[in-house]
Amino acid sequence: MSIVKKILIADDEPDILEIIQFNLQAEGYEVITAKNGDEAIDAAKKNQPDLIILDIMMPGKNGIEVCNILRMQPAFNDTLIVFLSALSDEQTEIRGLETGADDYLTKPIRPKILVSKVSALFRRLNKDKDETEIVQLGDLVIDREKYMVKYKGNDIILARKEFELLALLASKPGKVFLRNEILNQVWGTEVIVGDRTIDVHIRKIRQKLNLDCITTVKGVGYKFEL
Amino acid sequence: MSIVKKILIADDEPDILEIIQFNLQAEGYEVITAKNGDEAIDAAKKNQPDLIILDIMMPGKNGIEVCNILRMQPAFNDTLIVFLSALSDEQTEIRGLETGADDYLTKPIRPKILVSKVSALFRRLNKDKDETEIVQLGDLVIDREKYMVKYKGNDIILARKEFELLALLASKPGKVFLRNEILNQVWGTEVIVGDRTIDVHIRKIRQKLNLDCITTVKGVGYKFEL
DNA sequence: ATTTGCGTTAACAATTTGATAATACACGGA
DNA sequence: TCCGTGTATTATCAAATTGTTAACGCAAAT
Repeated sequence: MSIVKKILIADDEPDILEIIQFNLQAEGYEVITAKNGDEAIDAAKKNQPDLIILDIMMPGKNGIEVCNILRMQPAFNDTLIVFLSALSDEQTEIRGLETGADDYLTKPIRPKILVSKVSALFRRLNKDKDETEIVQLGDLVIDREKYMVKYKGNDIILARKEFELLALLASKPGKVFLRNEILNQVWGTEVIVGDRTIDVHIRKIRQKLNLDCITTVKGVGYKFEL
Repeated sequence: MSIVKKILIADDEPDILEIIQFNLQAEGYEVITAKNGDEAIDAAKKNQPDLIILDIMMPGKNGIEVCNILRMQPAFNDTLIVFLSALSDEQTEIRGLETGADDYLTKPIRPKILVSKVSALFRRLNKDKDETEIVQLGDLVIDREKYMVKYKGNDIILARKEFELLALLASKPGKVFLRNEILNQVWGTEVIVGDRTIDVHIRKIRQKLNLDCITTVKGVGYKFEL
């Protein structure tokens, strides 16, 4: 999931669409809109949004149908889906939740509530992702699962040792890692390598990142700082 | 997280407590109750529930305070917290969500809504992949049921292992699958095959798809990316 | 009985990575 | 300033890892 969250809104009322779009964009989200269920499905497949807000009552496919269709595809397993409806009808709400929605909003829209709910949902999603070990530090993203480093949106290819070394240092920004600590964590206790080896890898990281984020502490070790 | 989910309910009104307890137990959840904020904290630490339902208005510590206290502890990072309140006051709701709650329920309690929301929350929390049949990723369609892959509308015939390997990689686009993961998922733990086997299958997939979508991460594994 | 295709492995080529040595540089203290 | 200590840089080579091709055994289909 990128840093800027993508949100798809599907509603047949242009006013509603605009209100929601305005409020979410004001919070820094990227917003895509759709005017009916079929458009929503197309847009979802095309854009892979992080969150989809579906009006239940729409011409053509209604929100619940759209949700069912999307939830059948693994690509949308991790996509948040929220329903939106004028009905405060209990039955509909239940049907929505059982379909696999993550939340439910009733009209009239109260923008602050909407924004709060959206950020609460993302907060939870981010916690799930934390287990998969993603570190984000300013413009730098270190993703252990994807084994990738991004700086200002650009992918940076690091070799294994380089990646592990960077990941270690970045795991506790500011902490000075002694050379011994680094050897144990990255190389293990079995292997024995010379001191210069660390320097060389540090250098390669600095070079590839082209970013002054690893500080040498002479006679002690290295630390990561933005 | 165990299979039977533990839910802690904290409310100072015994009636409410009982209604909720009854309905959740009927759904197969294990329910613990607390009569005030302090009891809730004790019970939470002791039982490590999967979900905590907190009444906001309680004698002693109120629900928001309890939430704050728990959220400060890493042990409760993954615990779902839902607020419960008679207030349909917008401000309170926002405060609750910003505190780190995952949802918000208003009294009067409607048991079916409650149960639905709870299961919706757990559904999201469970990363259990309900492997569905059809995946669409850009121009690539993977149909598990038909054991078929389509690229830009053209059918591509993959052998079983090839298909399963591709399906695995595509199930989490971007994730790097270690060679061991691949062996376990595609070949199982029983069979033992050589290292080159994976390479060869990867190569065949690349060849048949004629699409640069599988990236080698040297010393680590492979990942799928469009 | 023969053909066909799959899964596997062996053998070798190609590539990438990691470690080291040699050398240059920076900095503080005598 | 000159020296000693510790780090940076570069080039080089060995080792690890993967890519590629061909061949073999086997089972299902013909």
